[in-house]
Amino acid sequence: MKYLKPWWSDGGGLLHLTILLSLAGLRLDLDLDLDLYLLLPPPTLLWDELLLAGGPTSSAYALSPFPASGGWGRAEQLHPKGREPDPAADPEGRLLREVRALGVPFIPRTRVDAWLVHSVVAGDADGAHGLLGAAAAASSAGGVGASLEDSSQAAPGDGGDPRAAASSPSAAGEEEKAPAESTAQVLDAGGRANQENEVLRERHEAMGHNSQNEENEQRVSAQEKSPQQKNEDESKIADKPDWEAEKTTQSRNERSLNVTETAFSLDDLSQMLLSQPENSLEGISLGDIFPGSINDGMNSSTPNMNFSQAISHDVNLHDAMLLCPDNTFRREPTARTSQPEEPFLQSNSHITNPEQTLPGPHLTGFLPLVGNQTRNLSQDLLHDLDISIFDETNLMSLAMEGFDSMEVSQLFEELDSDSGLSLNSSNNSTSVIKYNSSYSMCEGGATGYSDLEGAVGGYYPDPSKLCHMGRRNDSGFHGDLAFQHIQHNHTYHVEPGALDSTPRSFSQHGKSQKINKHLNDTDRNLSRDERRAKALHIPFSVDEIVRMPVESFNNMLSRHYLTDLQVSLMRGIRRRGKNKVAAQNCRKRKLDIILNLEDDLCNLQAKKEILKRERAQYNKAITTMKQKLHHLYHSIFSRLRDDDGRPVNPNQYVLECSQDGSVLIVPKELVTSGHKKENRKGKTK
DNA sequence: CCTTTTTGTCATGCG
DNA sequence: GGCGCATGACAAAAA
Repeated sequence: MKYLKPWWSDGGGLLHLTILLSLAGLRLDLDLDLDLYLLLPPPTLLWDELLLAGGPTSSAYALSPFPASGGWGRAEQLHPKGREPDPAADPEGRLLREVRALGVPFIPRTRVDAWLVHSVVAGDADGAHGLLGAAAAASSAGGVGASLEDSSQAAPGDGGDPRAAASSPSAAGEEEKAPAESTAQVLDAGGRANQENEVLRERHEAMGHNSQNEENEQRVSAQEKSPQQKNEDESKIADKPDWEAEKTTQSRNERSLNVTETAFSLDDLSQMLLSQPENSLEGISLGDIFPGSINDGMNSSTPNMNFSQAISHDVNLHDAMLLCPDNTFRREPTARTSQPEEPFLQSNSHITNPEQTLPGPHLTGFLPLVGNQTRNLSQDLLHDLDISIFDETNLMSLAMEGFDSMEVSQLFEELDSDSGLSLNSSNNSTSVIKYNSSYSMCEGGATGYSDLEGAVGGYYPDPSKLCHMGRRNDSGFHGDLAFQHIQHNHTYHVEPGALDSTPRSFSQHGKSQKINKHLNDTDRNLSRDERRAKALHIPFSVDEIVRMPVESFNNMLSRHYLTDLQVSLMRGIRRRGKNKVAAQNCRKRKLDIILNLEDDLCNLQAKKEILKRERAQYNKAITTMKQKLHHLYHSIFSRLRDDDGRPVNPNQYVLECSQDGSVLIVPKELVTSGHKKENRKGKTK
């Protein structure tokens, strides 16, 4: 049995832990961990399972400080399922007996400690209900694997009022008498990892039964809902925005677990704490808080482990400090208020809802991975993380320039599909950085995307934006994967086929949907250049850039301090805008020309028809004239007589008009011979 | 799903 | 040589 060293005696311990938790993806506000750290798993588990198994997996320990997600109520999750002490069966307080048996003093430091100790040692459901215990009572009654929420319903009326246990049989005096300093010796780091792994593996096998039962319970509760209800719920989720759908999924899971929310608000807790007498401090063992992990693991593995050493090894304070503030302390206020739950949801809810992230089961869930599997997994994860980090570095280099990461990523997608940057990768790596970033990553500079339009410089990042972006995006895929793997294998034993509808696939779909929705809602009406300009924070509208005279444009470029990327983009916008207008004009002109040609064609065709009609009229007139001439000719010959008074044959004579107007009757022979002679003369000439 | 039309963009040439 | 413009060609989006 190990006890947490009273870290208040080690000034750096808490800081180390906080940093580690941040590195591991946990969210633990400093003002809360003063009260919470006693509930944390032992150091070996912290390191081996939080870090070796990959950061995101440790989110099983997530203690959400956000009221909306349960606030202090999340501390309940620290109670491993199936391993809760049974106050009913152990009215005298097994915890206290263990404490006594070990002879290790434990001095609760805070009122929470006192209350916890008091409640647990009191051994009744009421007292143990608060932060830790309701699950214990219910799980003991309803079998293994019940969560606190399960128990809350199983044992309704457990008010969780710590005052109910105020008169518990207190052996705290003995505990308080023991010197706190001796606890540090218990946590000496023995370093016998192999032995520890063996024990952990055995413990996991023992926990398999409990996990299986828990899964069955979940299935039963899920089946209790009518299909119609399920469909309605699912349709509601589908209709809602992704983040709302995630919440719905979360709440649905809670309902499926017959959850009755017993989470404490911070105010409730403080009131409860204030109601606790200071002198009711009693001992509490972490083994009761984490019976599945601490008892076994500590007893067998590292009885001499120094806790502060264990949690601080391989952790660079500088790196950690550079990392964690972005996630925890430099958050954008608006983002924090608008999306208070999102970080937690993003990092955890894709795999399971916060109520399911009980540390106990996850602790046990990690167990088979401790050892070679864990190391392989962690190596794979680290490898993936490194790859993602490089991608993220490129994005970050632009984000460091003050550009919104989401927008920049979209810009990259639009600018060059060959840029090698995808939103998926950025999302992954962003969250990865959140958990594993190092200072050098932030110093990466503008590498890559050199084919974009120039180098980057000038703007300075708003870290909150960067972090906000990281939180906005989904949690790291690697981490989710690892987390899911562990969880499914060791906690819920979910069938692989059932994972399709699990939050991971949902998160991946939701990721693209989220991006599309983001584009659809905000930027759909914007052109690509407008989105680019918006992403790069160019202080001019595209219309201005395109329309202003070249002198004004050049003056504007020289007057304003713009980065090369911005200038290049503006020139491109102007060029494309001009060309766009020119192309439109060109097409208009082309269309006008075609229309004009068509009009000309119609006109010409009309003229042609008119000419045809005229020609026909003229031909008709000519024919009439010929007929009249023929009639006149015969009329004249009918009246002519020769010297003998005989009629003149029109076949032998012709009428010939002379130049002086006289008409002569000439024999045809003379006319034909005369024409031949004239023709000969004309040819000879 | 295929075809056609529209639109944006690039490359090129000209003034 | 830089700039604006015109235009063919191409690809993607839209109808």
